[in-house]
Amino acid sequence: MQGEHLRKGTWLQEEDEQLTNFVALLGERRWDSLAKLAGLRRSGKSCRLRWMNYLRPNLKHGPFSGEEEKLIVQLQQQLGNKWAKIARKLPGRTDNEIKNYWRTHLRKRAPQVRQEEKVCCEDSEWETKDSSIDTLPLSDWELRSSPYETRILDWIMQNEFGEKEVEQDCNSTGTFNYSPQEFAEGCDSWDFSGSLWDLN
DNA sequence: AAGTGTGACAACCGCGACGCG
DNA sequence: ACGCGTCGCGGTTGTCACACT
Repeated sequence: MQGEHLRKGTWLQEEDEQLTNFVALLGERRWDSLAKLAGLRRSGKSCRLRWMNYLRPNLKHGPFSGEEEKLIVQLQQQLGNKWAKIARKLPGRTDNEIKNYWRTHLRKRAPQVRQEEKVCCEDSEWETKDSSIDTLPLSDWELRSSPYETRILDWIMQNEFGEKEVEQDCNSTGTFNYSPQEFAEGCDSWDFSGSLWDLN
């Protein structure tokens, strides 16, 4: 796939469906190869970003709650612009989403939010959380949010989930270069041996 | 109504880290 | 040790919608 043929810009619904199906089939890995096998004219990076920030299951897309807002301000103050780390403390939120939210909503308001927080949380748990964030044990979410743990867990879950979705989506769209079933059936003819597709 | 400014969000880019042969 | 492919992260840009003049 040559660079000049790669699509950029907003993702189409068909592309989302195609990506979702192939991630369900192959897992969150080898994005460049996945993009090619899925027939997506996108870079692997672009596919990964789209999946991580928009298509991944269990993502929240609504507005941030007051508690989330406070936590972002608190963590930003403590960790700096370590958005990935901050995102692991906020279930269902992505680093990109938090980063954007910070830039557009909180950066200017941060001192105010911190002040409000100080007042309203003097007798609450926030104070103690603040000083112990780095030492908190990994929550279930945090564990799942780690890129490495996520891969393992999602691979396990997606084998079953993926099959259902694949069948349903394939019947509803006719735009794939390969349907996932066709792809799966054709897997025998692909050389998946070696490190490229090994799970370990 | 038309032009301009601004906010919000999606997506891209560059770079460093890591694993593997 | 080195090169290559891949991934993750943080900064930046592009685009769209809406408000304002």
